[in-house]
Amino acid sequence: MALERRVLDATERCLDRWGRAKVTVDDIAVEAGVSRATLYRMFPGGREVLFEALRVRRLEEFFTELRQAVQGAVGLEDLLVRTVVHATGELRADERLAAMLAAEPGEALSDLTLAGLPRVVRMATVFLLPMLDPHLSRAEATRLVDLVSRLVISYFLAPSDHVDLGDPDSARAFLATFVLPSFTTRS
Amino acid sequence: MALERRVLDATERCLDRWGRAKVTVDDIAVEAGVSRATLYRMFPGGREVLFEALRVRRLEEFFTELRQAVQGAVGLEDLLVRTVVHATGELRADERLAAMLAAEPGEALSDLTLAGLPRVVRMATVFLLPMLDPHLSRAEATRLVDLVSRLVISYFLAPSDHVDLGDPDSARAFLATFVLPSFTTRS
DNA sequence: TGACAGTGAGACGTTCGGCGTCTTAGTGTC
DNA sequence: GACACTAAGACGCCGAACGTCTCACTGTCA
Repeated sequence: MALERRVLDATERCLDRWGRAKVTVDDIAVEAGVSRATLYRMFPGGREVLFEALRVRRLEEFFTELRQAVQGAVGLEDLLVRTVVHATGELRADERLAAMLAAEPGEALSDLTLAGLPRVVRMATVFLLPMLDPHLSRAEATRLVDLVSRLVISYFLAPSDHVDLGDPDSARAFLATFVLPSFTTRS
Repeated sequence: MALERRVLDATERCLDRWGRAKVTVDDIAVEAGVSRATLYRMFPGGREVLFEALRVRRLEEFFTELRQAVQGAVGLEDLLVRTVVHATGELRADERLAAMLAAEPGEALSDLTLAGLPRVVRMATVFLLPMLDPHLSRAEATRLVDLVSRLVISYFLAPSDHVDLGDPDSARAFLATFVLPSFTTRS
């Protein structure tokens, strides 16, 4: 619905402007040009539910972009490399995430680890599983997505001297050595 | 005192970051690395007194700069022109003021008109009177400062097609025509 | 025209955070 | 050892934000 989108856009702008800690539901309602009642009707539970919905939307956008970027990969290794490289690049280029890590590190980190990681893995699974179908069994693919998601986030948050998952060559070597051998490919 | 300066600096940074409406005393205390108790000891009355002190400091800086800029003026007209032009330029170049006018126009306008103008005039009088002493009687000088302060602010807030007080020629013509004739210069 | 769904406006009680004051303990200085 | 100054935090108070609710209004379909 158009209204829902408008409210989420407004939430985004408010967060950019004031940060999570300083934003009120009224701010968002006014910014969206919507009454508070309508907002609560659309997002029952209010504030926290609204932020949650926004996180979901951001993840959807993230993986939509990711999926487009890895279209046309040939073979499992290539697919994985592209996925990892693009995801890392997207994370590094995300100004909003950078600002959040600087201003409210606790929240941002929680979104990527403690509270948020399960959701990230779940979303990644939904988006990536179809593309892994030709190469791996469902069970194997699920394990792989889980593992790779965690690796990408970990190396993004704390870069290592040994690997750069933003670099295709480095990522390929890393994946071929430490990840792919543990999985039995189809056919 | 160094602490006082630190607190005011912190206040400035907090205001830049969140705007007046969203800043709390705790924010400022943390930013300054000072306990809330200390802050209230230095600025009894708290929040509002703190903002007030900051406004005073800003005005002092403003007029200190202004005084330096008009050093060496020869004659009353030249002094006035330089004063008006520099003040207008400083106002137009003040990014903080511009941001405040955009984000919280009510507050900013009040600082320059309703609530703040008397203070501006008072401060302007203190700073400018000594320089006007050679040319005007104290009573005349006071009247002049009052008038010119109001004109500068008015033309800054709402530029006119007929005058540009940021331009020396335009300012000189304006002052010579509409302001100076009403004052009787010394000797 | 009359039901109906969706929205705005705003009242309501509750909770919570910020305010301003005060006390206490700790630290450094003379 | 007296003194000044600060950090830390408890305290009560108040206002603002929260989430829920009702009511009036509008536009859309039967």
